Amino acid sequence: MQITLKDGNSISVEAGKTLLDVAESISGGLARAALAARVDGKVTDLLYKPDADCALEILTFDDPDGRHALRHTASHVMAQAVKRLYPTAKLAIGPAIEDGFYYDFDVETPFSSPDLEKIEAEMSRIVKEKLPVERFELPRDEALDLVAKQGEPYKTELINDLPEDAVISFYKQGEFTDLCAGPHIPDTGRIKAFKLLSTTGAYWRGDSTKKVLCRIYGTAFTKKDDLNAYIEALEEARRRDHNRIGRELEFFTTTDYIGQGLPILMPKGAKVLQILQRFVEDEEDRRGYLLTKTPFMAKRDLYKISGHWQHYREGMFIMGDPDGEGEVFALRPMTCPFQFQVYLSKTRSYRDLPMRFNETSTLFRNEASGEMHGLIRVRQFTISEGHLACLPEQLEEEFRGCVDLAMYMLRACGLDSDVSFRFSKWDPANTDKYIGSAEQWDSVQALMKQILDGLELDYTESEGEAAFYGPKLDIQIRNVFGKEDTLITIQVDFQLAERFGMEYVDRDNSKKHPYIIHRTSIGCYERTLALLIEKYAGALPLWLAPVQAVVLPITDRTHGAASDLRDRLRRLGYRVDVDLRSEKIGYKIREAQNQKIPYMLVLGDKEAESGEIAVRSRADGDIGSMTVDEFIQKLGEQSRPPV
RNA sequence: GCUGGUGUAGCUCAGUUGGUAGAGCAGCUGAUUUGUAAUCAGCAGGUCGCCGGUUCGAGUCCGGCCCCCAGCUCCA
Repeated sequence: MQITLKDGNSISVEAGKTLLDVAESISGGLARAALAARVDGKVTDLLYKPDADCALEILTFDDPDGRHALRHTASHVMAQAVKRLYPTAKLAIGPAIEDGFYYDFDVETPFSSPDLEKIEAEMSRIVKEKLPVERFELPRDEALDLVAKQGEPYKTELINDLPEDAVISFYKQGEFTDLCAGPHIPDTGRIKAFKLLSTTGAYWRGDSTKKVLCRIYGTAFTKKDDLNAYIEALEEARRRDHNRIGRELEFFTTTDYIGQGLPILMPKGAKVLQILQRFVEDEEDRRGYLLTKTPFMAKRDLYKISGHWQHYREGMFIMGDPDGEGEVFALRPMTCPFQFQVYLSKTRSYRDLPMRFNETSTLFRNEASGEMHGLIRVRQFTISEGHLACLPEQLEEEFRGCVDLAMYMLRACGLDSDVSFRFSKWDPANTDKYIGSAEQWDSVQALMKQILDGLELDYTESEGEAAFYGPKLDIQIRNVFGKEDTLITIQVDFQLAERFGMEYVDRDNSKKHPYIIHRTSIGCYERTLALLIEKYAGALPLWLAPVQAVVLPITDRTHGAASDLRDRLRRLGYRVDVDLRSEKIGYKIREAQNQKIPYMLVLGDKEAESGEIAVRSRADGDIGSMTVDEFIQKLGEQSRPPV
């Protein structure tokens, strides 16, 4: 038969040869580096024997699917090692993930780090054994027999959940056989560099009502150097962690007495938030938004109308017995029902629309205790909140305007190339979580999809991520550890206007409900600050830096001139400090540099005489002397956001 | 909320088999007047996360709670 290769050439192959044999016939080097193959676009094992003409691509570690196969096999090797060392461990699932793999085990006592060392050592033995990884398929009843004989109840459950017509495949390496769809690499010897990274609990099937299993995370590479580079990158990420440098640089702190998820913003962090908030509010002003300031709490009656009482009660801080008589208040988890009251305060005409309300809004959400993380996930936060009421024919343009504003903010912060877009839809299988009918959801989601496609955004779709009242466009970003969070969200709401009785009088004198867009422009300020700190490793761009320059007198003879310079720059609106301590200039520079202050202005006798200052930048070191006016011009050029 | 890890000076961390707590940095005082990433000396600093238990005696052992970290679940 004829096999067409990636380069367009084709070779003829006898029946019964494996893809690995084909790779060998192309080149020995390719065969040694090969991990998996793509046959007619479908990823396959190298031990697969083609039986018809096909297009073939041999996959190495450079291909994501090749990496995936290597790490998937590494997870099987880990499971095999665990079964050798702990025969009573029950196997759950063990996939490859973005940077590695994991396997979930049901064990009496969870694994600890000495266990991981033992498992790693056993894995090394399995790799040395160079066991071939062979695939076979079984009919459903035989497959169930096999896993029953193995004593693997989780595998039984997995098989029972497979669709009627599913092919049930197993992979066998030495004494170890695992239910698995594959693909896998041809033998365990190809796992040249691997490491087990951590152990943690994880729910069976991701369901918090089900049993907690013990998950071991690891990663695998084909070269030791690549593994070392990966571990080095992990350490570098830890050095950028906002939760670490945000505290070191005194942006924020926490205390045991205040409570979880309630960070204290220190002068520097508070300053950055103030700069961001002013920037956002000013820009929204220019875009026709109407600023509101609404209460932080309300009676439960308000939340009953909005649906929060029924759908979000767990997440709210409630004052008093929620089911008791009399007045019960709750802190607001969202601004919507409050800002709606502004709309409702008088009769609105179609001529009034669109109306765009914004608010720098503090919200309170009672997150579960294990979910807090630095400034990224907290219980009280401030969001660049906004709600737009518009006519159906205005929806697309207003939505577009919200996306444009969000992108403007991301560009200003330098985060625009770090985000991805997610169209978050409801889960039709879990209607309890949402309000409204399937027809309503289908129609508004179709409408939103049309708008998104019109915007030519590169987005993914995700079921079950919608708000309880409508679908969302989420702008997602990853933190320094790779964990994804929503930075900005823009939501189309077709239901709350009706619930709240929000109406406008149309041209024909009839009353209609407007569409509502819920949106943020820069997201939640605390989270945005956290991501900025991580993005810039604490060295925020000049326009955001809490201290933009520090004046460093060399001796106390220039203390007066240094203080005068600081005052002059401050009067111009720049954030400038002076370091009057009796320390050597090298010491003062070291400290300013560690504080990531953009400019250090060295002022000694020489400068006092010449009227210039010696300027040092945190990025480029000593950049020479200049007059104060020249420096002011330099500051001016850099002190606006890049939009 | 769940699983695991952790908690000792402002910060980073030592602290042996249970015998009464230590370093570096930061701070304070003094000296030094310094030219582009750490000047020297001295001083002070602790309810060993909190509460309870075992013990003649607990930072160390046991129990409960709290906080912090990673992951799961959840979410801006």
